Amino acid sequence: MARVTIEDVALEAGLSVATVDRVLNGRAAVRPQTASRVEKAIRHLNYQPDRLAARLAKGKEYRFCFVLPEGNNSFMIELGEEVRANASRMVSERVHIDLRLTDVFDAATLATTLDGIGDIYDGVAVVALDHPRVREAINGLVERGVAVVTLVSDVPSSKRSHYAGIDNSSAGRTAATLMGRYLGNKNGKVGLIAGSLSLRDHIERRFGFEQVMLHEFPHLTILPVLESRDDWQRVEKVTTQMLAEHPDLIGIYNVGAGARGIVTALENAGRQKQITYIAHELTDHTRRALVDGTIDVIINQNAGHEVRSAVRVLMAKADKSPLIEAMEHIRIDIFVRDNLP
Amino acid sequence: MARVTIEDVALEAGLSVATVDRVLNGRAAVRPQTASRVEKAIRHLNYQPDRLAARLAKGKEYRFCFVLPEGNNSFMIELGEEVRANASRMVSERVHIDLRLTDVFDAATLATTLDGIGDIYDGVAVVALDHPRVREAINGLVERGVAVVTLVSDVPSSKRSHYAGIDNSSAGRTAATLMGRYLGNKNGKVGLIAGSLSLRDHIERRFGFEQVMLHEFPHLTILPVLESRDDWQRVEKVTTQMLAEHPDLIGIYNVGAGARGIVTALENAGRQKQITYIAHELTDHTRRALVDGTIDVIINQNAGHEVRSAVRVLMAKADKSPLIEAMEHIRIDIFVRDNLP
DNA sequence: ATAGTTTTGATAGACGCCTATCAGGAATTG
DNA sequence: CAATTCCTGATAGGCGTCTATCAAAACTAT
Repeated sequence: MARVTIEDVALEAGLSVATVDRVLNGRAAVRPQTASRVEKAIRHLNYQPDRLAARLAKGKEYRFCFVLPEGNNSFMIELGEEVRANASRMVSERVHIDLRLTDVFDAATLATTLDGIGDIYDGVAVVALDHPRVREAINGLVERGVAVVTLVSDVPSSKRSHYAGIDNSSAGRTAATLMGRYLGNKNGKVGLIAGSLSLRDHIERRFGFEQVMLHEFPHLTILPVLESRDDWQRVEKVTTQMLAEHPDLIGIYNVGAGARGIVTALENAGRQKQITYIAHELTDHTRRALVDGTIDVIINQNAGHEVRSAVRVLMAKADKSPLIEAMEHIRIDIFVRDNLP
Repeated sequence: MARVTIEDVALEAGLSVATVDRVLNGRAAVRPQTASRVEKAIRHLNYQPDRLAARLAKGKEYRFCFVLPEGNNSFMIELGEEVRANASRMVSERVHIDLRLTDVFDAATLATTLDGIGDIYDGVAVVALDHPRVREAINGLVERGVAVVTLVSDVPSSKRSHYAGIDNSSAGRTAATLMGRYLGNKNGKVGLIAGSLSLRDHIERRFGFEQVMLHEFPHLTILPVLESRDDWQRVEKVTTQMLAEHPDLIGIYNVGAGARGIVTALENAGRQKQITYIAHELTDHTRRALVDGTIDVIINQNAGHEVRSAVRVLMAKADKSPLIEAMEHIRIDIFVRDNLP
């Protein structure tokens, strides 16, 4: 039951430790038949290299950089905090994480930031705008051997090695199903508010939402999408206006941030109980509104999971080790008043 | 930027490595003032012991045992598979995990199993029946210095050091909220089916469900709870009977396992579309029924998370290191057709 | 001040693997 | 068959920490 070491393997194979090591780390030429003897011994003894010892010996340090949007969006702030928390926790694991804030909504700025991230990093995680310029910057990093993970919002056409985030189209569909079921057989209008129609995650959510609404709940009318730039003051303004224009509004789906603007608008109009309101991201504000009953459902992505997953993936990519796909799937959380964490 | 080692700390404090080590590991008497000099240096340099090196040096092996229910309950089978998967993955981290199946529903058998788990283990995770006999067995283990984590179903009155599972009362409340909202202003009866009224998780779910139903949706009538012993054939029988007796049944909440029995009963009666059916645990069966529309909502606990969390907690307890509480919270998942993983 | 006790220093060896070097043996080439 | 080239063995030293031991220094008590 004691640990199987590289020495045991060497003994079993009738070879030297050096040779076993050469096979394991592809260090130098080894004859195929010798290699297979080693592999056989490994299988036979079920040898698994001690990762602790390996990493200690290699003394490898990982350097990663997280590029997040600047600004006061609650979710992004939380994401940043998770990055920092992870950074300090990972120091004892030889992982160094830097955090850079930039204007993610501006393709040129973001691209420049990415280009400027020299060769000091083994990996980069970025909340990315889906734009040709950004795509090229990502590809540039990948070609220089830097592992890239997109976070929260993807750039599927790029060469990024992984996307750590939810399936936003499914998130939109989920919102639609809940909206339709909550509204039952009521008739009326449903309003859609998005941060920006050039952010991929918002587009996808809207698409998924409309798809399900049209197919499954055709008796509900979807109003044209309002753009909010994820700014809650603006959200409040457009919502107030929408409420005034549509007395038969019975549902609101907020695709982006700025949920508190809708809360205020609804409360000012005194219609928070009549309108089913579904929002994204669990923050202090949305949480309170959910408990109060103004928000009915929150669709959430767990920032902590996303960051930790991104780090795991970056580490795996950095030393070319395989990763357990299933573990890196970010789930779409649904919160009602009763299952809040 | 290079790693801060114990040597740097010694240098900074003007002491020897041996003394720093003594402070760090409480190995021998050190004068308070000397200790504080070390601590100051540690803070100053932000020294964090290299966990890899530490564990390598200690060469500590962890031995844990998971005690799960035998039988063919899909969820429990999945739990077992997760344990096995984790076991093989953790070998390279010096963690050995054994899996024992036993009749968890029988207090005496379970207690005997727990008593019999000698002192070979550093920790035990158990799906526990809340029964005095079991509680004593758990306390016995704890007193012998074995860390105990309850899994899925808790024994709060015992001395277990942690519960890795969802808050079942909240789960019941969640089911009720969704049931009430899905049914809207419809009137009718709601049926409740539980596996056993002596399993704590089922009792709590039922309690939470009824509480919310009575308060928030008083227009709905809750039928007396039916007991199913988590056996799907029995579930089918009682469901069929319930359907026959109550033509105005509009909702079913299945607190326990055996979801497929309800599916069959509903399909046989051709009432799957009229009745809102909420079930627990995402399995192949419930998944299919959710996609088909027979099940409307699945409340789930992630078996993989629970197992991994239990292992982390057991490790932390074994070497008395602190654990990040927030990370060990098991969330209550809500799945509708659109956010299935 | 002396003996005794308590704190500290110095250092070696281990944990399992990685890296590097050198020498000897095996296979290949002309 | 000799001269190369290619494979393999043996071994040293290191990664950062832990454990243990012995000697030296600093205190206490007498």
